[in-house]
Amino acid sequence: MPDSTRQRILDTAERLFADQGFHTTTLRQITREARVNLAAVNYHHGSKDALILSVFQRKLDQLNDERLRQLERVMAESDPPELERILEAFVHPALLMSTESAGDGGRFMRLLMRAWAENATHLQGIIARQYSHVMRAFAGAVSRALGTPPDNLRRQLDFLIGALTYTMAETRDADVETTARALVRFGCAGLRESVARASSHSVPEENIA
Amino acid sequence: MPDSTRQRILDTAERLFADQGFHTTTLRQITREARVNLAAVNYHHGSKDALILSVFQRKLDQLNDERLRQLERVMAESDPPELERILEAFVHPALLMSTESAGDGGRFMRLLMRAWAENATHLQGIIARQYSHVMRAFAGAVSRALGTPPDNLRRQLDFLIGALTYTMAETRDADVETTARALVRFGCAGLRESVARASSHSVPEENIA
DNA sequence: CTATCATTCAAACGCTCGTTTGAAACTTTT
DNA sequence: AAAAGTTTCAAACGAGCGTTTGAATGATAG
Repeated sequence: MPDSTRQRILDTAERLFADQGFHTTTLRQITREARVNLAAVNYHHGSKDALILSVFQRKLDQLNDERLRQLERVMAESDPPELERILEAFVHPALLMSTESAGDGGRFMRLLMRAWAENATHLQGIIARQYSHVMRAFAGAVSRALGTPPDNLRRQLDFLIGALTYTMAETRDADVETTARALVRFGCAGLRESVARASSHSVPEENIA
Repeated sequence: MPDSTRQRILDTAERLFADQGFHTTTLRQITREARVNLAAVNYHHGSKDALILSVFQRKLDQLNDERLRQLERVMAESDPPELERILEAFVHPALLMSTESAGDGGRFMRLLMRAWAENATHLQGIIARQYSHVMRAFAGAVSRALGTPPDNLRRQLDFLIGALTYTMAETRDADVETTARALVRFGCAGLRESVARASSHSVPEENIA
């Protein structure tokens, strides 16, 4: 491998960022644990901010790709799609990434949460841009499943994201799968109820285009 | 007032912590905007960490007191209590604190989220201790409302916390009340569904109004 | 008024941070 | 093998941080 230094920095940074936060983690700590020279970070990644961005974007891309991949499969299975499967396609990739490396219970979700909370201005834009793409797809899918315009669903999907991020971040390995199942059920019920209430009352149909 | 310096520091710190995070906000920035001397922080609060703790605990106490107060009122109204009222007692104080000072849309929730994400070790203990008290009360209340043991409800209440914190933190002033109403509905449906699964299997899909 | 205590203030201290530097070590190309 | 390019390294830089200090100022009580 011609570029193991760059990768080792990226991997070590990812772990430390998730465990301690972006700001708290120092380049000296990263380079020490990655067994590379201090200056290697600036040489290979430009700056600490750029490193944060790379670490974060790499993980977020993985998550979103897997989500869309699973969603596509669900949509191909049946039309209209089943709501449970859609939410599973949203939730499962998150816990998959948390459990794929042993002992990583919720670490990735903690990374996401930190990224959101520490509010580095540049990260916020990326999150919004990346997420909006995925959210639109899932809102559309849920819209098909429940037969309601997708605009009404954005808020409820945000509820789902919040619940997922918060609970996954503090759930230990063993409970992850149970929690995910409970979350899907919880979210399905919430979504169905919101639609039921919206359609039983007056139906304000607005053109979306 | 004989101690306006101490209060001004506390108030300014609260605002800046919520907007920028604990670590990013410097004592020089706080003291500059509060129009007090730099050394005043250490004189009146001991250290920056102690200041963070004070700011955080003050707000959290307010939130929890108001929640328990509203819950108590709900429990006194009817037995068994109505689930919607319980969740409102949980959600409304949060948005109340966010809207009591103009332009503070979600600032307090952002503070909570930052506290959770950033200074895990330091504040986590306080959050857990304070929250566990309140959570036990609300789990008990929901347990009474739905007629199910409270142990099954902890997870679902965590979903509610996550959804509340996440969405309130990024919701702007005008939408706060609408979001809160949607969240209560969402959470009620999720809780009822979780209980329904435990007891029976059939799920009526009629409108509930 | 004077002595005592609490508060404010400008200045500095020690430390750690991200970043830069310029030479050494290694690879690749010619 | 020499030259050119890439990567590593120890050392240092400048800036900003939380904190401390000791004198100046204000308030309180004898």
